[in-house]
Amino acid sequence: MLEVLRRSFALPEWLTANMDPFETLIITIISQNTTDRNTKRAFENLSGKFHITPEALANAEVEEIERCLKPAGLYRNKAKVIKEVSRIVLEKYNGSLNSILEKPFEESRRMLMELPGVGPKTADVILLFSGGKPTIPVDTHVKRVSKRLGLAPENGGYEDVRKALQSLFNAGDYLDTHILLISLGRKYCRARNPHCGECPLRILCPSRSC
DNA sequence: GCCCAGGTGGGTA
DNA sequence: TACCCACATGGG
Repeated sequence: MLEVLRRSFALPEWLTANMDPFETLIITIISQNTTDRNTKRAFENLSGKFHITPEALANAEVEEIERCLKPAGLYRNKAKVIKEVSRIVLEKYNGSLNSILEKPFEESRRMLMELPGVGPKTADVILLFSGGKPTIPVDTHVKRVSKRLGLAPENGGYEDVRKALQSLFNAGDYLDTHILLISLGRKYCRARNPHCGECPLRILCPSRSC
């Protein structure tokens, strides 16, 4: 199945497993419930105004961060969370997430999820993209596509879907799996989508009516 | 005008 | 534990 998806979608060139953890954290918070385009706009505003470091963002005026984040929506929440999480990383973790990422997987994940604005999805993105840890972040696309394809239980929650997917793919493919399922979901498997019939996995899809 | 987008956290039962 | 809802702008 991954081979079909690899042939159908290009993986982004920036895709590696060693992105800067703090930058990944900030981008992922901005991206919550937001399109890529608006995430990019907001992040460019923010990185144009501040260094993306715990020091700079912890000391920034929250109103300044809010102005940068407006294009992404939910900007008051996100600005408050970014300032607060920056302060915690600075004061509690000496300005770096590396000490968290060096811990064993479960402990590392738990510590990340104790940070404000960091739930399972955001924690898994940081673990996968910046920690090189074996996990598959489950966003709305991944969840929907996995259920449509029968890869995960229909009534499963976040952890059910994540564990089902991880049992089906090799750990070395988790990064590609995450990205390719999102690509698939975005393009073909969503409400009121006219392109469903062109889906490269339509043979596998039980509903065939995305 | 309406619906949804790469979620999280707080509240309620 | 399991849902429900606020948060908010931009694009189809």
